[in-house]
Amino acid sequence: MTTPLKIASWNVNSLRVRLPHVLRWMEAAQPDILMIQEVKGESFPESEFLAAGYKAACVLQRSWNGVAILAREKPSVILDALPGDSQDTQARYLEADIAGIRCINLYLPNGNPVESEKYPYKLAWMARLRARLAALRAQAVPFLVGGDFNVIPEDIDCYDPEAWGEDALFRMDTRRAWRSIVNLGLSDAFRLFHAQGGHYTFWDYQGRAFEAGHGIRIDHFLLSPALADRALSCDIDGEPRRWDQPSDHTPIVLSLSREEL
DNA sequence: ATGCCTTGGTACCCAAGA
Repeated sequence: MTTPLKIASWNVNSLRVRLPHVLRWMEAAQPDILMIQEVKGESFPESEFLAAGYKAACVLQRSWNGVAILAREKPSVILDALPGDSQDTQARYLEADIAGIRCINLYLPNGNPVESEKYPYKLAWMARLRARLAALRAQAVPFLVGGDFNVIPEDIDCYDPEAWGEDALFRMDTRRAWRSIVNLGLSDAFRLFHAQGGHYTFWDYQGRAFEAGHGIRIDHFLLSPALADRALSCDIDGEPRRWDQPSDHTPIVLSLSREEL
């Protein structure tokens, strides 16, 4: 029995600020692949990651957004933007082949406030994502999608569903769009192993939300059927949220069998 | 009650996040 393939996702909320946390976590957790979101900025500490034993692929943007994939082997980039809107220049999508797996790292738009142009952008982005994943399904490409989806899938995924009622992360149009993606035949990896609520990946900085347990589950892995068959575990590592000057998100970790079924 | 945090960019406040 070989060791599983360990794949993680973490919204770091500024890599410049969080690099020590990221390196510390990688050293302890030893992921084979780490997807990060909200790099924030156009510089990327490639040499620091190389020294830690990881090669990088990234798509960056001044000030906001930015996603990167770190892996033991150099990611082979397939797409550095989500197809479907040539006017969209936001750095939110990176698709690469690693270890024979199509790995998609995304930072899905927040969408608040819902009466602004940001919400239709979010829904359009989700429709484009669905189209891309439908194409991969049609081609029978085994893939996983990890990242900050900015979607609370169900009531049990947030501390206070009524408080989140019409928020862009939770309102019915958002959850409907999420379901239309899952219904391509994908599995929410965390829900393959955990049925109960109260497991969160994000806690607001304000109001001592983490200490109070007021969180939401918005960072996810979605797996195509062949990879769902290989899933061994999926867990949230809450530890980095306790560190000094933390990201408001914490890592989600997926383990896959290396064996093809 | 979009704020009582945090970040980046610009300039000493504002946008954006979720």
